[in-house]
Amino acid sequence: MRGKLFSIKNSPLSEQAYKTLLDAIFNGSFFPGEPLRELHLAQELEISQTSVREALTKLEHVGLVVRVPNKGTFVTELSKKEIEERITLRGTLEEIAGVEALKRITPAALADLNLKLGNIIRAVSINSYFEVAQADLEFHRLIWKISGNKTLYEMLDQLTVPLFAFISILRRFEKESLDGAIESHREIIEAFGSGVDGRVREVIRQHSSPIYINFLNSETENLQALARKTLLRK
Amino acid sequence: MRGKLFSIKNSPLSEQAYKTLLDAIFNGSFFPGEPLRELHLAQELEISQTSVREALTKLEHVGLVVRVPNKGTFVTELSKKEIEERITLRGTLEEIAGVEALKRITPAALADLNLKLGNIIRAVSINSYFEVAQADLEFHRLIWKISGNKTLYEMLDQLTVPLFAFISILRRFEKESLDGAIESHREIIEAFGSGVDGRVREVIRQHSSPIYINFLNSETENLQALARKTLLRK
DNA sequence: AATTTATAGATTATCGTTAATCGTTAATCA
DNA sequence: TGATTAACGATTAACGATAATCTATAAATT
Repeated sequence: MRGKLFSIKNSPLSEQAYKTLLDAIFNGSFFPGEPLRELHLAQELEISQTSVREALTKLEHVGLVVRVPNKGTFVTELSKKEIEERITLRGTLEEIAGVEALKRITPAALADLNLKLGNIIRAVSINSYFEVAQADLEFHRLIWKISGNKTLYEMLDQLTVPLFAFISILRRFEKESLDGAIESHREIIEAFGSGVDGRVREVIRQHSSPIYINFLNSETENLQALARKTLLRK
Repeated sequence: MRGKLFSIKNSPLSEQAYKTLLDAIFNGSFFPGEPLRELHLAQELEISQTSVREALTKLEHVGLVVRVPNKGTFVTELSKKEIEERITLRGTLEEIAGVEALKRITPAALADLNLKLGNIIRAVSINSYFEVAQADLEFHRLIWKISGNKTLYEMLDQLTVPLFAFISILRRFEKESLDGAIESHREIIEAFGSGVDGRVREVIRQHSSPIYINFLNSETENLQALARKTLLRK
């Protein structure tokens, strides 16, 4: 049996809607706190309310929106406290995943990681905040997958996806250079290459926090407020 | 404004259906691996397919069922490996939650924990596997809540709920005595009362694993298989 | 004037029906 | 006969329309 020649498979409409909305949130088309109206989106996407609804519940599942019964669904607005919680917890789980991945790492897996790094480099070169965030996420997902721990993968995914959406928006607002993303991921690959447990732990632990430091040190309580301030500055 | 005298609020049908199905899974009315047909359940519960669907996605969200596009939704069937993963991860997160909870514990919170223990004792006294599992879960949820870490709460909830459903079924099959549940939770309260960080860590770490040991040491690969074996034994 | 009650508009929740999909079995044909 | 295609039954996916709910504003009541 050969693989599919080209993907004819149409995924469910709700799935397509889900991906569309996810992208929109990542690239900042919708803003944290902004309401997503079912009927309106249905009209926009030319599908039924039902399918939009299902897409929204999927987004809720990965933590990108919050659904309030009889009120509506809103793009998740992480508070400073929640971001701190997620960063800390992510650090703990990433370290565990890293250690487990190290036990199972193969030359082929290392090569795959380098491919993912290539994607990050490519995204940085075109200066696309959105694509960097996506490539970054895919890089880490690969590590989680290599760890062979399905539960860990799911937890990390849920914990991290909203953080990445957040980073993506934050970086753009701050007009932050994307170059750093390349080196910090190269370090991770080198740590895996070294085969030293302690090195992997250290590098991964240090990996995520820097990006948020400016925000966490600021007075700003959430992204919504940051956006307001930034827009006023102009 | 006073609180509602008695709950007149009708929650959404999907929510009611969700709770009904959750209970059914916990008390073993549906078996791991068993398919849940939307139209059939709709008829059974006298609501529309749409509402059942939404309830099923909620169940998927807490990990109690698996939905396969165009195929159906099935009660989650945890493999031995997944159970091990969840137990390990739960241990790690429970320890973190315990330590954070200890920092914030108050006499009132301790009293609340004792109330929850009371519920466990009551459930044990009537020998209800289902209610013990529920009370047990509520006990731990309170600790997570005391920790003040919303992210941690959500992760633990998602990780643990399917485990509790699993325990409940497992205990009944093995006709295991429920008495142990009382003492092991009393220990946790005592640890919090002592105020000693190390004691809390130790007690919580040790807390969850014993229940599963028989199963994990057995040759049985999943609950479905265990059920088959147990039924044959009769 | 302050508080309660009506009302209207917008939005989600639910329904019943129809369409698409999957797996299985029957039919066809080389 | 063996393999491919067609048809069927069961089930999920999607739709359009209606009902229930919430919010904000206006009217009424004290």
